Amino acid sequence: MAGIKDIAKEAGVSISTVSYALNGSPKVTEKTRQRIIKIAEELNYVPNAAARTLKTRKTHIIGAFLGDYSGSFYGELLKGINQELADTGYELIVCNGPESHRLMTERMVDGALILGHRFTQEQILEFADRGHPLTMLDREIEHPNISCVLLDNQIGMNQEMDAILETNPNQIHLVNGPVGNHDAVERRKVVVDRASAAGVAVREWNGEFTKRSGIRAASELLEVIQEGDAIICLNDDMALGVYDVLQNFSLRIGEDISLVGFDKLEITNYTQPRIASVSYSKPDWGKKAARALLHLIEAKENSKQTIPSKFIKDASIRKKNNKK
Amino acid sequence: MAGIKDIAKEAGVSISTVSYALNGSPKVTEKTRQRIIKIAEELNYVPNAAARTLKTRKTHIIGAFLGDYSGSFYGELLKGINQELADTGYELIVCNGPESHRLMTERMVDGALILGHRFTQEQILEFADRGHPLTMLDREIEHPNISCVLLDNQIGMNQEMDAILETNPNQIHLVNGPVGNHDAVERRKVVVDRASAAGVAVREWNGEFTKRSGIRAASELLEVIQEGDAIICLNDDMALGVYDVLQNFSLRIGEDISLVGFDKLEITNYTQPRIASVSYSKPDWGKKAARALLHLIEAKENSKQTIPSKFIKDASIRKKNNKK
DNA sequence: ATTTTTTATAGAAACGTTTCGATAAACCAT
DNA sequence: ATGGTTTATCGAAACGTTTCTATAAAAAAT
Repeated sequence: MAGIKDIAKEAGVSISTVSYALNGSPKVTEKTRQRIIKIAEELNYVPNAAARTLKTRKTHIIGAFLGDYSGSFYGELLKGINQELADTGYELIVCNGPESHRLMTERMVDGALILGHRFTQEQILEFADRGHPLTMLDREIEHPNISCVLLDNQIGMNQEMDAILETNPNQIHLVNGPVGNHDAVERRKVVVDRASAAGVAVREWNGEFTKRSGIRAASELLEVIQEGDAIICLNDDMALGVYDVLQNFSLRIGEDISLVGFDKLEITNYTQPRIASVSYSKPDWGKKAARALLHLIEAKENSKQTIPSKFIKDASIRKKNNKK
Repeated sequence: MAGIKDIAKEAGVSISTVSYALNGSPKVTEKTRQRIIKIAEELNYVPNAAARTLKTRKTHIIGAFLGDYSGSFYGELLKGINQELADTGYELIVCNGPESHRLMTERMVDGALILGHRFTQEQILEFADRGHPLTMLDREIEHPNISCVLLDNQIGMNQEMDAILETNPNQIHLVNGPVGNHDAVERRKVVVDRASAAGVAVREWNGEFTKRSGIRAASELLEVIQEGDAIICLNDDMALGVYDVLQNFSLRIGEDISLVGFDKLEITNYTQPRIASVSYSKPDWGKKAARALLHLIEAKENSKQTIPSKFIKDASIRKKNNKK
């Protein structure tokens, strides 16, 4: 493993000169720089990241701490992040191991994007207090080292409620997300407020944003659901679970009852009928989040933004109910 | 940022004693260890990874270098890898940026799992030559620093061909994968050999393992396909593209023609009819690959293994064709 | 021709650990 | 009590860079 020292010896110069040359400093003359670069290549030199980081305190790596990698969801988000990071000199790594906070605390990343990772509020604040720049995608936190780029659930969810209420549902079955989850809270609020304003009863069921929890909710909900009801799942994974269970049931989605989700996963276009859902641009989200983080790292200025959402109507919503 | 030095001063001992204490060396007495640990906690001490790595030449990080993160495919694989890595002291990071080879060459990872990343053969060999332990999931390479855990495409693909040939197809349309891709080559060989043995003509179409390329292939293929033909896509993403195109076409999948894929993605259970495909355990694949890599890192012994595959029959295969 | 300024390079310290070899204190057998 | 072992701790070097300060040589000014 050739180091800067070997290059220096080979070139007959000091190690500092080699360092300057390789880093493009104007302190070294162009002729010697070229000579040094050539020798470095011949020796197959690659800098030692650990040594450099030790001195400069920069890794030029940013970490995306995600809850899991499931679904096409994260793929699109990461695509946006990577796009934004291209040619910035920063490299992205995705972390979701149970011990991944080590990557943060031991300063292996210059900053982090956090979405759905099971960090507690205290951990996050501790990271920020220790001086790590963070961009949150899944909750709002006030801190000079934290920026937030959150989804604006209101717009899309209100449109979804417009569509649901227009069918005059008897009752709404609401399948909730994890307690305390920012998006779940926002989405639920719209459902509850709008339903109460329209005088429609809401019956709530526990959910965790997973397909499995959707299946569980559906099997309980089946006992009491009636023709003319609507099922609102706060995300598509759960809606998919409900869809699966409803396949072997007398009431038909889109005819007898309505089913809607949130996220507009690709798979909702393959169900029969397609599941109406709320869409938003995942790549844009990733891009904005990455940009916010870079700004935080380099200009030390935090910010707060939102990503718009939009309801996509589809056949899983039944025709107007002429009740009574 | 408190360091080992601050702890030493606070405890009135030398820095070497602190280091020994924190690393659980038996050289330091239990009483002082406890005292030092307590002080470390009070000072909120976190080790500096860069400094440690510089000295020990170990990062205790392993990298998964993937082509992209799309689909549920990678999610399940990574779950298996993370499971295997739990409690080993190694942490996983996922890398797919365009410049991610820096993470490897600059020794930010102790080893790497490679699947579908756009590294060239030369790059991989260079990594291995430089002493980086690698486990390949997508091609076979002989090298003391490389282990391979490859998918055994033969089993499942042969079963799939059994099912297809049983229907007596007029002609087979084969939608290929990327040229040179290990899995594509293996799968194609089975199709071509079995078809030729059965005296069935095979017509081949270009594909890239993406849905988009499946759509492209389908739109060309539509011009010539006839009732009684079978379409074999070498993966499910492409089969899904073909499925989409065929939705607005006169010949019906599972009735007039057959369509099969490979990978058994969840979404194939939502198409109408479900797409028959070849399944294999992605978590197992991840686990075995991770274990092989750890073994390579710690025992410096490489290995070669395969993961079995299995055909899952479904309604996208038409009934027997009583031709002639 | 001498002094001053600029330029190119060298030397050395520092980053925060780990770990080897040295030393002093404590223990043990005689 | 004495010498030999073991044990607990310390000091210093090393890992491979970056970067500050010093210095010698070259260029510019007088």
